[in-house]
Amino acid sequence: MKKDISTEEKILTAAGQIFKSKGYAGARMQEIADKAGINKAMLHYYFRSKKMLFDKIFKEILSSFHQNIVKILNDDINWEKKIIVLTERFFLFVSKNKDIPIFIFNELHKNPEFFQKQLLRFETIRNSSFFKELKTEMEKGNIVKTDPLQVLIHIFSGMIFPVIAEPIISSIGDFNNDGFESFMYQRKEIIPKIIIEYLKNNGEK
Amino acid sequence: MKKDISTEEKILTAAGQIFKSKGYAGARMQEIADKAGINKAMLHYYFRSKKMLFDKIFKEILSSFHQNIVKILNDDINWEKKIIVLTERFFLFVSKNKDIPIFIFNELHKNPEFFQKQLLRFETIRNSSFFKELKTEMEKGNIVKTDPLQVLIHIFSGMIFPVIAEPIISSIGDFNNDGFESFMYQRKEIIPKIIIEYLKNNGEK
DNA sequence: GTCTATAAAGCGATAGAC
DNA sequence: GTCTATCGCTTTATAGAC
Repeated sequence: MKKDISTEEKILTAAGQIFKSKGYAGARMQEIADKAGINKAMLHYYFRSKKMLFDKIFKEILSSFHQNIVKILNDDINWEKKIIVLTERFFLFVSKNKDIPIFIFNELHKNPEFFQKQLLRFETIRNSSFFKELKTEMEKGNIVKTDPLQVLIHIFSGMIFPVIAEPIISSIGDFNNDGFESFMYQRKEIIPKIIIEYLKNNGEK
Repeated sequence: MKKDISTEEKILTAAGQIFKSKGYAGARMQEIADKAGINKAMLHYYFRSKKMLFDKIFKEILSSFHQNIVKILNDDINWEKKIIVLTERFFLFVSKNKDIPIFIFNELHKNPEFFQKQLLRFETIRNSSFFKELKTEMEKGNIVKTDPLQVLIHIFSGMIFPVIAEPIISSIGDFNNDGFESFMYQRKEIIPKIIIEYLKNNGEK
């Protein structure tokens, strides 16, 4: 139990920033040390190697990302409200963590074996109350029959993708910073509306 | 005009594969040379430096990506059919080029200045017949009033995001390769349906 | 144009003093 | 725990023979 910000914490904070902006391959131990206000030797003293330092950070980020999702999916509210809340949470998350999604997906893409090591229990998502409730409603014929995972990915993609593609979207839209912000704010309203409207439309099936 | 596959082409092909799978920072000139079946010195003879080789490839990939989009957006078919065709094309594109989206977005994220150098004319997207037709329909009150760019991003995100997030989606869904393929095939049908349904719903506004 | 050999710099990691 | 100095390997890039 240390009172001040410990060296270990300073390293983790600095390394997190560098890894997120440069990726594993592009990050430099020297740069992390500089940002943490210490020297390279300390990085190895605390974490042995670049790889082990990265693994620790990546695991933390992925795990907290995962836990956030599971928590919301199990909230005790009905599916319709949950879609709205889920979108809202993702909006807040990506607004504050613009570089986390691309970081996670990129590192997983370039280093698939990272994934197995994380031992994330993704069946917790499949078994969430959100998935169960959607399935029940589908069986009752109250909403369109579809894979609940498709619904979840509609929300994910709708809110996460734009942050990944921000440079291109801002170019197409000729946005400044505020322009993109308001673009995202609009999406936060549109996405749940579209999905709920689709699910409720029973005229076709 | 050379008849056989020139050394330059062999280098570009090999470098494209390596850069797409490892990224700029993670790619090694030695690995590119090996894959091209030549030695490192030739890489520098033809392209001077790693950076210049990368720039050439990145520019080509981004430009062809851009041109494909513009072409479809200006196809002479009505907006509704165009949404379906656009989704279909993206489906085919990402099926064959799973690593291109993450590559583009990641490199743009880590090196924003690349973007300015490309001098891509994105107003060609804003000025496409697709955007114009959507605006006309909105003014006529035939479809819901929204930013046409939002509509385009619905399609982009709906079809491109899942490929970027494949490892996570496959984990959640407990998919093997075929499982993910069929997940994408479903999306190809769902996405345009959802969007068109939403746009046609005039009951609310 | 293509190769081998090597320079030159970068970088992760360690030794050892304090 | 923290520092400086340095090792040893990797990697980009070049020189020069053919």
